[in-house]
Amino acid sequence: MIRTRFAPSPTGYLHIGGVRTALFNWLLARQAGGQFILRIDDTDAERNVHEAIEPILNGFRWLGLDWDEGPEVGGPHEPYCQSQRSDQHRRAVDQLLASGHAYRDFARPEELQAQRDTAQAAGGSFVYDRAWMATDAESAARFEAEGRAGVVRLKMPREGQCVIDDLVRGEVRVDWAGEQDHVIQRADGSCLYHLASVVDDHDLEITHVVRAEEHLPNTPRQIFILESLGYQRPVYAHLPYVAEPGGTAKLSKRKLAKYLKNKDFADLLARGNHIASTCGLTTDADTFNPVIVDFYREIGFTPHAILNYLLLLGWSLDGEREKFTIPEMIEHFTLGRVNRSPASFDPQKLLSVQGDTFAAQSIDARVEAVIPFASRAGIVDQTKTDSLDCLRTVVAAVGDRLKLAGDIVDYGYLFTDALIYDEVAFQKKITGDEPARLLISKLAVSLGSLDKFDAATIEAAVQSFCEAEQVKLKQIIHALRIATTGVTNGFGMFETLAVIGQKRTVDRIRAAVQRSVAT
RNA sequence: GGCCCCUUCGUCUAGCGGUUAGGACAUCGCCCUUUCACGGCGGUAACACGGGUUCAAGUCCCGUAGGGGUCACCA
Repeated sequence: MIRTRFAPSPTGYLHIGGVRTALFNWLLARQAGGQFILRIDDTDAERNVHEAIEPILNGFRWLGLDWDEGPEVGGPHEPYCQSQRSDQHRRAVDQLLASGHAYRDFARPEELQAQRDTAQAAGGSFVYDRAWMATDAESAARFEAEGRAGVVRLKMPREGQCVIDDLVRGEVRVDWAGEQDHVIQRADGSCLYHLASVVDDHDLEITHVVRAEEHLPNTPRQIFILESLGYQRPVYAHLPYVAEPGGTAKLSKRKLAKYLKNKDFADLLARGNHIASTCGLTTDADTFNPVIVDFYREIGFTPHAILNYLLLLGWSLDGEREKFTIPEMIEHFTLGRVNRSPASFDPQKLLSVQGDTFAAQSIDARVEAVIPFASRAGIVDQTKTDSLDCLRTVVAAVGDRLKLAGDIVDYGYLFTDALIYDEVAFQKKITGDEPARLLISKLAVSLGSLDKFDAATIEAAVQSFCEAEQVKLKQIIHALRIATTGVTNGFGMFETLAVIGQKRTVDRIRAAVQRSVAT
């Protein structure tokens, strides 16, 4: 039975790299009929935890990564917040103290820091001489009399090696001598991460610890703790981190300014901002960031596309196959095929996967996804069925030009008459092209007299108009498109006009012609 | 600086001793076309370097270089 976990600290946001770690854990649990557990690592939290975990849980729900045990769903190992498990942590510390694997220490932080700095300056690694270690109750009392506060430190081995068997890295060996006597409990009795993490993993019966590689250096001390406590080792797998776009450093939420220098990343954010502003979304500067999953939800990405893209970041089945449904991911995923090197986050590939994923969905599914955006952008009235029918027609006609739900905001011209003209194109194709201008003006009259206004009828009418005028379609169609939509590109012209409607088409052509003459 | 990890096209990757080093995204060209997108066809583009081992090395070993992670009374 496999039990995996993802243990975020309550930061208020879900990092895209964290999602990948969670996905791999989730996949592992799901394929083996095991459990995926969510635990909140909030031992150091001073903020409102509920407020800070809610965005994370929302992210998981949106992505469809369900958890078998954890916040809100509960489970047999409650509680699932580290801060509420301090009794267990303290008991473990007492046990370590009793067995001699830990000791009470009275060094002041600044004293140790000074030693560390000296050691580093000398080019060696710091080894605490345990000068303030309390060997008995007497020495402890003496240190306390000096006004020192006692913490509990690990009494790490100083010879031999720690051998870690890692499912993605193989065997990793580390000399114990290089390890520090880490503090596991503060003077006020509260416990630190490594101790808490090991105890909780044990209590929650976690069998596989799958986490990002920045935890690899932490592993020896955690192994020391768990073996001292008599626990069985879990299986370890350290995943490479997700690297920044076009770089090799770890992707970080805080380096947004730097990533903006990457064109693809900047374009992605710009696209998001465009959608957000058109929809009147208030974007939280803290989370409206492509490093954070909220960003993708906000602008209409498809959860499955995020998952599929992340799956491919550091893992491959055979180097050929790239599209996976969730059941297929569950079926095929193995830690053995996870890469060892960091994979850089590529906004273009993400967008490509998103586009493919969205296009593969049914019209109904796409309409459903688009409604909130169209509604907020004021281009459709959710309460009116004819408005929704129209939206459906548009979504069908737009086809794969819609890469993500939020892209619908670019088709506002179909619904609102306040066109935003592409001035350069308007100047060239209408103002600067007198024959075309006269022709579309004349065409407006014929279009206005049609009995029906569907795409086929419009096309026939325009074709015969061209024949009668002895011009080619391409001589007028650009002017026609700009006059009626304001922009130079879109889906089929005749379908576009059909959606816009007869009266509005005629009015828009006249308005554009007038506008060009006036300017 | 110590310790640890990593290194195949620009990016994600396939490759587990013998390949014209494959695929995808991106990019470039052509075709399709009323625009854009899609689609089709084709092109450019990679084994970090140096030593070994071997008949044979992207694949194994050892170095070097480069990149990265981590060194808290954070998680």
